[in-house]
Amino acid sequence: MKQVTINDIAKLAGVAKSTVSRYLNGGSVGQATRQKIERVIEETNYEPNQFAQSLKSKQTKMIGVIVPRLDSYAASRTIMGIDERLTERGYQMLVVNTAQQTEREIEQLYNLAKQKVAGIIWLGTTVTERHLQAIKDIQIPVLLLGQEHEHVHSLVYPDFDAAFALGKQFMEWGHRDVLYVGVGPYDIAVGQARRDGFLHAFKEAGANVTTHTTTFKIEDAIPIGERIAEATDDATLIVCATDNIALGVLKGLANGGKSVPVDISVSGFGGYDFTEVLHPSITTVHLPYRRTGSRAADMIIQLLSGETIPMKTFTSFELKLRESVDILK
Amino acid sequence: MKQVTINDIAKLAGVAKSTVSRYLNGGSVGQATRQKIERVIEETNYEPNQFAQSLKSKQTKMIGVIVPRLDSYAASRTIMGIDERLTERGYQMLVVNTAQQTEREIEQLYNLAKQKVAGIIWLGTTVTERHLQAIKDIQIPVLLLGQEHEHVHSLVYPDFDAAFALGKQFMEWGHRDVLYVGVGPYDIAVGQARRDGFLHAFKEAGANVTTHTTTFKIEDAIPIGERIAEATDDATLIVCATDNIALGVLKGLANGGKSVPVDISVSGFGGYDFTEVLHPSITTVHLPYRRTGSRAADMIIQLLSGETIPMKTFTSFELKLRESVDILK
DNA sequence: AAATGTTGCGGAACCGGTTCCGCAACACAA
DNA sequence: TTGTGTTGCGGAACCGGTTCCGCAACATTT
Repeated sequence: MKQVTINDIAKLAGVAKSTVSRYLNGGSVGQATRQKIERVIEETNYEPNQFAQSLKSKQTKMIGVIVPRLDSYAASRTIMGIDERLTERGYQMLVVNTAQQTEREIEQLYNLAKQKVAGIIWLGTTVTERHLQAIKDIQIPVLLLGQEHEHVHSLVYPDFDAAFALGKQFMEWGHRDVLYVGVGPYDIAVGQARRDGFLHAFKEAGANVTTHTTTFKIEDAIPIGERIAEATDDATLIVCATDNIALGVLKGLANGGKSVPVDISVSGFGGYDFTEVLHPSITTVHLPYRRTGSRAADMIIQLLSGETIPMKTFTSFELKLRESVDILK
Repeated sequence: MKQVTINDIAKLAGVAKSTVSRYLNGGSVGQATRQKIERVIEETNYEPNQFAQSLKSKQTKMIGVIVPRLDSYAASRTIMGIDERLTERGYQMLVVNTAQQTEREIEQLYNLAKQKVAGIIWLGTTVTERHLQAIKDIQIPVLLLGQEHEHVHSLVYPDFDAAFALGKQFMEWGHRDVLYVGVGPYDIAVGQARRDGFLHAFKEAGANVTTHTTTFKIEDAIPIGERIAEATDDATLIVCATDNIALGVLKGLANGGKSVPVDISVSGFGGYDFTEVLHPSITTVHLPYRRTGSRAADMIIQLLSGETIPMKTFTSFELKLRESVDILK
C-alpha cells in the first residue's frame, strides 16, 4: 500500500513529471505520451496526494458546515441533504459542531478558513458584528442557512409566511381565543419571524391572544401545558412555535387530564416525521430540511464558481393539517 | 490575511527555519533564540500550515467516522458524543455518510485512508470479508461501534442482555402471549442479538411467541399494528425491536381502535427522548448513545497511541418502565 | 594542554504535487 | 530559404513545513 507518486508515474512512462501533471490537469500533451501515461496510471492505480495539491493551490474540495448542535432533527436532516449533494458534486463535507456557543461559531469560521475549505455553510442562530467581521476576514464564500442578514448570502425558511398561513387557517376554522407558546427573540427565525407571522394572522382576524415563552427543550414546555390544563379561561387553541414545544405541551395537558383535540387544540411547527403517527396526529408545518440542505449545497457551489445569486432565497413550506386541531365551524 | 510562514518567522527572528521548526516541535533551542522566536510568533499570530505538515508526516489530526445514515436519532447522538470528546482531545471529526450502502462503507474506508485520517470509527451494520480486507489494507486503527467481530476492536451495545432483562421483566408481570416485531437478521445487533435476548427470556418462562418482521421505517410497522388490532387472538403484549417500530405499531393499533395499554401493551427499544412525553409514555430500553460516542473517541485515541485495549467492550443500558406496558398481576 | 562529549544552530534535501520558462521540432506562409 | 507561429515536452523553482547532517563553540574529563 505504498503511495504511488507522480514521480513514479513519470519514471515508468519515461516522461517528465511536469508532463504527467499537465496530462492530469488537461494541458497540452501529445497522443503518444498521453497513451503511455494513461496506461501507467491505470496499472498503478495512481491517485494524487491531496496534501501536496492543497499545499500549492491553497484550496481543498471541502465545504465546512457549522452547526449549533448535531442532535436536532432539523440539523441532522439538513446536514444529510447537504452531504448528498456535495458528494454528487465531488466535494466533501466537514461538519463542525459549536454546541450552541456563539463564540465557537466565530472560532470555527476562522478555523475552517485555516483548513482552507472552499466554502462554508453556516446554520446560524444569531448574527453579530463579530460574525460579519470574521466572514469578511476569511475571504471565503459563506452561505447562511436558516437565518438572514443583508450582508451575507442566505437561504431561509419562510417562517413568517408559513406561520401566517397556518394562523390564518386556524382563524378560518373559527378559533378566536389562542395561546401562543414561543421562544425568546434571540432566535430571529423562530423567536421573531415565526411569532410575528402567527400574531399577524390572529390580529387580522381580531382574535384574542396570550403569549407564553419557553425554550427549545421538551421538558420546559411540560409545566406550561400543565398550567394551561388547570386554567379556566376559554382558549380553544394552543399554537406552539416548534414541534418539540407541542410535544411538551401535549404531555402537560395529558398530565392535567385534558384531551386533544376534544378539550383544546394544539399545533406545532417544523415537521418532525413522527408527528404524523402520533395519536392524535399533530397539525404542523413541514419544512423541507433535507431538500433545503441540498439546495444550500448547490448555492455554495455556485458562489464558489463566481456565479451571482440573490442575497436572500426562500425555501418552501407545507401545511400539515391533522387531528390535533379541531375545526370549530 | 496573508498566510505567515515559517520562513517569515525565521527571517524576522534572524535564525534558520530549521531552528524555528525545532522550537515548534520541542527540539533543542537556546534560551536567547527561544525568546526571539517566541516573540515573533506571538506578534505575527503564526500558525503552521497543516497541509505542509501532513505532506511530510503523512498523518493528520482527523478521525474519520463512517455512518450508515445521518438522520437517525441514534447516529446523531453518537456522533455528537464522538465529536465532543475528540474536540477536547485536539482531534477533528470527519463524518462520512454511506446512505446505508455496504459498498460505500468499503469505499469510504479506503477513501479515509487516502485522506490520511489518524483513525476510523465505524458505525457498522454488517461486517463482510471485504470490510475486513479493507481494514487490513489501510493500516489504520479502526474501531467498530454497534456491531462486533472477532478481528476488529469493537464497542457494542449489550443488546442481548438488555433485551433479556426487559423480556424477563415482562414475564414477571405475567405476560404469556407475546407478539415480537423485529427486523431481519442482516443487522446483527438488532436483528439477531436483540431478538435472541427477548426470545430467550420468553422461552425460559414458557411464554407463547409469534414473530413478525418489518424494517426500520415507521411506516412499514403501521400495517402490522393494524393487523394486530383486527386479530382476535389473546396476545397481551407487543414487543418491538426499536422505538420507531413501536411508534408505527401504536399508530396501527390506534387506527384499528385499540387503546394502549388497556387493550394491549406495547414496548420499544432504543430510547428516543420523546418516548417519555408521549401519552401513554412508552416502556423501552435506553441506550446511552452520546456517552458511547465519547467512549469510542477515547478508545480510538488509545488505539492510536498504541495502548492495548480489549477487542470487545460493552456499554450499559437502562430499562425505562413506563405506561405503555401493563402489569398483569 | 589535548582529547572527548554536549549543545545550538544553519544548510540542504525531502515530502508530492503545480507552474513558469525556454527549447526543439515541425508546419506553414512569405 | 528564411521567418513566424504552434505544439509538446523537460528542467527548475516553488508551496511550507520536517529532518538529517555537520560544524562551531563551549564544557568536561584525563
